[in-house]
Amino acid sequence: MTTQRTLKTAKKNARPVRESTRAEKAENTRNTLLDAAVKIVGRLGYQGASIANITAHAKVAQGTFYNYFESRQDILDQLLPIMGRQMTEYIKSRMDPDTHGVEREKQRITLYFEFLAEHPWFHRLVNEAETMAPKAHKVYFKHVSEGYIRSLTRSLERGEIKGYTVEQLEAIAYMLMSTRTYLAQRYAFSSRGAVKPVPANVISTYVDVISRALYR
Amino acid sequence: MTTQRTLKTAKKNARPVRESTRAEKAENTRNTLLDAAVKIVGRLGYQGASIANITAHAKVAQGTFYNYFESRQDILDQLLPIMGRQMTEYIKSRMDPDTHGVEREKQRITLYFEFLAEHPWFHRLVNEAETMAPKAHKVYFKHVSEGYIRSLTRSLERGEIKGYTVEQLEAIAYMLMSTRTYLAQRYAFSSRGAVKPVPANVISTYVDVISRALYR
Amino acid sequence: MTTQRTLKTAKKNARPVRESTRAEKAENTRNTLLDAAVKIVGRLGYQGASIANITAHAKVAQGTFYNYFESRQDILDQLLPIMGRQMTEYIKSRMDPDTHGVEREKQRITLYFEFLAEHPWFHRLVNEAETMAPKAHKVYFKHVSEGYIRSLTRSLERGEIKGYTVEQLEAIAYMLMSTRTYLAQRYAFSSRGAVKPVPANVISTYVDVISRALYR
Amino acid sequence: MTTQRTLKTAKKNARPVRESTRAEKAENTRNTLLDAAVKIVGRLGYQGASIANITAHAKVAQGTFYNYFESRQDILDQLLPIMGRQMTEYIKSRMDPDTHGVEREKQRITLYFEFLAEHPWFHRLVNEAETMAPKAHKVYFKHVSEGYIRSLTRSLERGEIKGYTVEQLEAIAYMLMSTRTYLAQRYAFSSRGAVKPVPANVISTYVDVISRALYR
DNA sequence: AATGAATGAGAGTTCATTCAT
DNA sequence: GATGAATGAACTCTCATTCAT
Repeated sequence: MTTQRTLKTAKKNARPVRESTRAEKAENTRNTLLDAAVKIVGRLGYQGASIANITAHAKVAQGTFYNYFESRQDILDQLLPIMGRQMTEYIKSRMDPDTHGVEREKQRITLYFEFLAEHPWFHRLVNEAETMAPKAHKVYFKHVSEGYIRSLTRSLERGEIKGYTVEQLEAIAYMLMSTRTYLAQRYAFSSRGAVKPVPANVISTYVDVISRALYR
Repeated sequence: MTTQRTLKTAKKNARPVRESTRAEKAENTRNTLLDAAVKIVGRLGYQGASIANITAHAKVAQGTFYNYFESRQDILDQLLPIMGRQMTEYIKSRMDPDTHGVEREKQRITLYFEFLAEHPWFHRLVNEAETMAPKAHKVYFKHVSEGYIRSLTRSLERGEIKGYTVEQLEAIAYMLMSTRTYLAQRYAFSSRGAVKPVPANVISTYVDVISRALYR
Repeated sequence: MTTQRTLKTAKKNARPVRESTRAEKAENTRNTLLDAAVKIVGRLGYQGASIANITAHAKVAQGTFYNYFESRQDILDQLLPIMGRQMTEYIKSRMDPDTHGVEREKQRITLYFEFLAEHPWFHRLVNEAETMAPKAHKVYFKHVSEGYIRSLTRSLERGEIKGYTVEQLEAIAYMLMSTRTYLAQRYAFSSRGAVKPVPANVISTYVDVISRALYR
Repeated sequence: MTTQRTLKTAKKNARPVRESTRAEKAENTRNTLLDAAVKIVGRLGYQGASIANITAHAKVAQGTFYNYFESRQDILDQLLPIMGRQMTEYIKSRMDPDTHGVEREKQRITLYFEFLAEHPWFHRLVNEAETMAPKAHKVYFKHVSEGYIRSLTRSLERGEIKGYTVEQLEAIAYMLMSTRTYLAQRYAFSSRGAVKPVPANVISTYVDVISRALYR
C-alpha cells in the first residue's frame, strides 16, 4: 500500500555512494507502522490494535512508535482516510466513463463489493471508526458523500435523474451510501468472517429500486 | 426496562398485602444496573461501560454486579435486545392502523426519529453493537428486518407495492433500515452529541424516493 | 460418611407424630456441609473449596454456612481429623490380630493403599493440609504417628523388632509414614488423577526393606 | 539464582569495557523477581506469592513483572527447578568422594539438613509444589530420584548394597527421599517456623535403619 | 435457623506511554 | 532516530463475610 523499500539494501560495494536518505528511512518506518496498523485493525479490530501489536508486526521497538505518531489515537485516526481514499480511487479508476444512467450505479456498487472482497477488513475499519476514530469517520463520510453528490449532480444536470432538486441530493447520497454498506454487511460476509459474493438478485434488486427511485 | 412485578404472586393471601420484598429489591437492583449500563453505553460507548462505571452509576458495589450478570459481556449482550424491543414497540404502538401506502413509511421513519430524540443513546447502542456485542446485533437485525419484511409483504399483497417479488423484500428491508439509520446519523445528531430534529425536506426526500421506488 | 437422613422424609400421614428434632436437623445440615466440603476438597483441592461451592453442593444458602462454622478455615480444619480417623479405623478394623512381625507391616501398607483406592482424594487432603490447614495437619500427624509408635512399641516388647530402643521408635514411625505416602504418590496415582493398584513388587520391596531394617 | 553474565560478550572491544548495561539490568530485574518469589513462597507459601507481593518485595512496578514472566504460574513453575538444582549441587559438591557405603547416606542426609538450615523455605517450596506447581514438582522429583537411583545403582554394582535387584532401586529411592523429607518436617522445624538442628540420635537412627536395610 | 443480596478488598493481567541508554 | 525496560492506572472478576429479612 505504500513505498516499500526493497529488503535487500544491497550490502555490495560497502562504501555507500548514497545509502537511502534519512528522510526516506523515516518515511519508510512510518509507512511500515501504518501498514501494520491497517492489517491489525482489519484482522482484530481497533481494540486489538495495541501499540505492542503494531510495533511487533512492524518489527520496530515500542518506543519507535512515538517518534512517528503522537499517540495511539493519532495513528488510528489516520487509517480510515488512507484506506478511504484508496477505496474511492479503486472505484473511480475502474468506472467505465461511457456508462451512464442507472448502469453507473450498478457499476459503482459492483466495484464496491469487489473492493470489499479484496479488502475484507475495510468494512470493519469503517464501521468501528464511528466509535474508535470519530474524527476520521466524519472526514471519511464527508469525502465519500461529496463524491456521490458530485456524481449525482452531474446526472441531474444531464437529465438522467429526474424529479429532484440539487438540495435533495445529499440525503439521496446518504441513502445510497447506507444501502451499499448494509447490503454488504448482510450479504457479503458470512458469520465466520469470510467474504462471499453478493448474490446477483440482490444487486439487481438494488438496481431496480435505484432505477425507479431516481432514473425514471 | 423497569420494575416488573414477579409473575408468581404466590402465598395466597399470607399476612401482608406487601409481598416478597426480597425478590422485588433484587429485580430492582438488576434493572438499576441495566439502566445504568444503557445510559453509559449511550454516553461513552460500550468501551466506557466498565464494571466500575456501571456499578458506580447504579450505586452498588462492584461485586453486586456479578450477582446479576455473568460477565461484562453478558450485560452488554442484553442491552440491545431490551432497547430494540422497546424501540419497535414504541413505533408499533403509535402507528395509525388506518394509514396505508407510502404514508405508513413516512409515519414509521418519523416515529423512528422521534424515538431517537427521546433515546439519543439508542443510535450508538445499535451501531457499536456490531463490534462490541455481535450476537445481540445479529438478533436485533433479525428482529427488525423481519418486522420490516412482514410489513412489506402485506403491502405487496394489498397491491400497494408493485413490481417486486417476495424474494426481493429482504434486500429492500435492509435498504430501508440502513437508510433511516444513516439519515439519523447525518441529520439527527449535531457534532456535540446533542439531538436535533431531522429537517422536513430530508424526510420528504426519503418519502419521495421510497414512494417512487416502491409505491408506484 | 456421616448420619444421613433418608431423603424421603415420608410425607405420608401428614400430621407429624414427631418430625425430626431441631437438634437432629441442625446436626444434619452440619454434616451435609462437612460431606460437601470433603468431596469438593478431594476433587478440587482446598483452593476450590469456596463457601459458594460448598453451600451449593450442600444445597443450603451461603449464609447458613456461618450458622455452623466460624469461618472457611474452621471447616477446612475439621476435614482432615474426620477423614484421618476414618482412615485409621479402616485399617485397624481390617487388620488380622493373629498376624505378627513384618507381615503386619505388609498388611498395614496394603490396607492403606486399599483405602486410598476407595478414597482417592484422601492423599490430596493430607498433602495440601500442611499448607491449607496446618493445625489439622499437625493433629493428624500426631494421631497417626502415635498409633504407629504404639504398634512398634508392642513389637519391640514382643521381641519381634530387635536392635532399637524405645526412643528411636518415633523416628522410625515417621520413616514408615513417609514411605507409604511417597510410594502411594509415585505408584498409586496416574498423571490424570486416576488411581491404579500399587505394583506387587513395590510392596514386596517395601516389605524386604522393613523386614531387614527392623524385624531381623 | 544470581546475576549471570550474558554469554555473548560481543562487539569485540568496542569502546567501553563496560558492555551492554541494558541486558545486565534486565537480567538483574529478572533475578530480583525470582529471589523475591522464592523468599515469599518460603515465608507465606505459594498462596501468598501474589504479583503485588512479589513486585513490592522486588521494588518494581507490577507491570514490570510481565516483562519477565508470562503469568504468575510461570514464575511459580520456575522456582522449584532453580532451587532444586541448587540443592542437589549443594550436596553433590560437598560429598566426600572417598566415603563409601552407608557413610555416604549419612553424609547425604546431613548435608540435606544443612541445606535446609540455610534455606529454610526450601521445604515448603517442595511440599506445596505438588499442589501449586505440579509440573515443576514432577520434574523435581524425577530429577532427584534419578540422582538417587544412579547413586544406588553404583553402590549395588560395587557390592556395597546387597540383596536387591536394579528394578527395586526406584522404590528404594522414593523411600529415602520421603524419609529425609518427613524427618526434616518433624525434627528440623519448630512450630514458629524457625529451623533447629536435627537431633543426632535421629540421624543415627536413620543410619541404623538404612544400614541394616541396604548395606548389610 | 435459614436465606441470599450486598459488600469491597484484592486477585491476575493489560497496555499506552515515558525515558535513559 | 531507535531501543525496550519500567511504569502504574485501569481493567474484569472472585470470594469470604455480613446482615436485614
